[in-house]
Amino acid sequence: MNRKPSPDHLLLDQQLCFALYAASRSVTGLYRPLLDPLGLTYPQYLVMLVLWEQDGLTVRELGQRLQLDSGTLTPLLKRLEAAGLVSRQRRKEDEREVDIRLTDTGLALRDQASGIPECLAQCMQLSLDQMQTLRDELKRLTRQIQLSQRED
Amino acid sequence: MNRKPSPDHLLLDQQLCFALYAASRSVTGLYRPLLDPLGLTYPQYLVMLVLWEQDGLTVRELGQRLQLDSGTLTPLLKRLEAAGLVSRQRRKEDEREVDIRLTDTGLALRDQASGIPECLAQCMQLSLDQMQTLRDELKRLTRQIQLSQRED
DNA sequence: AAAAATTGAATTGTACACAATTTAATTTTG
DNA sequence: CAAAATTAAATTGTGTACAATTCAATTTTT
Repeated sequence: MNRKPSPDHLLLDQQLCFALYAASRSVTGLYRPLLDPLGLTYPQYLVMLVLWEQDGLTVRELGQRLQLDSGTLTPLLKRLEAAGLVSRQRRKEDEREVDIRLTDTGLALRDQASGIPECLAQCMQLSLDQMQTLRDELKRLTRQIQLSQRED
Repeated sequence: MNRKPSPDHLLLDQQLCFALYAASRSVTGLYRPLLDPLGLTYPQYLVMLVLWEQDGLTVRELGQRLQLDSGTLTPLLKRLEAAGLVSRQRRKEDEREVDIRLTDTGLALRDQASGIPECLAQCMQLSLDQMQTLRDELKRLTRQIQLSQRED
């Protein structure tokens, strides 16, 4: 009567969070050999994706897009700058803001990256449809969590 | 004729990887206020989950379960030891292996953690069924990726 | 307009991740 | 059995994450 059953809810394999955490690191690992030749880490690749889509954003705008703060982005962007892929310039209009722009080298790197998404899709063995569904579920989850956090 | 259209495949919002990465960090963020009172970080919580399920594993076995290597686990376990939650002992049978065991404090912490999974489920606004489906899709993805990586 | 509040980056400090190397213990081989 | 190979942790080094603080620039208030 003193022995309670192990609480199933605390079993690792039951956790959605761990499935997410493991899947995320696992996917990052898939990118590594593809990004190594470009001299990029995975988070750096994400920054480049944003800039290839829209060049000339501030650190704050990049942070909003990627959900990362300056503590993460500032050193990362300095590394991209050191690698010659982006430039960092204080804005004339507001000296608090720092403008991040692709260099020619940074822009040119896009061509080398263009094959990566398809390569990844292959490895994951998901149909385009399955990928979109999963992606959209994850986006919904992220949005929901961010909503629930604003309520504090 | 020299202008090619922006390759849709490189758009951030198209990326499953980013949806995963964002969702994972977002969920970890949800755990933070719940784990803070227990003095645990999220990866430390995962280690505790494993030990609550099966006590007395080696670093290697913990690593297999969580897909983490000793470079991550050794310092993490030292912090758990410093917090008085686990003990680290070389195995008599094989001095290369280090046995990780819950202390009484570590075991007792399970009760304080037992409400966390339900709390999380609430925040995520997913039915039990949706959660299981998503979790299983992610597990399948992780397994698939690990298979595709062994092929190198 | 001057003081107070706000904002955007940068900095500081802690804690992962993970590749690569090192060290010590055990197994396997010649 | 001794040398070589293997194995498990630990260590080293780089690069995120993220909370908290600092600093400078801009806005808002009084």
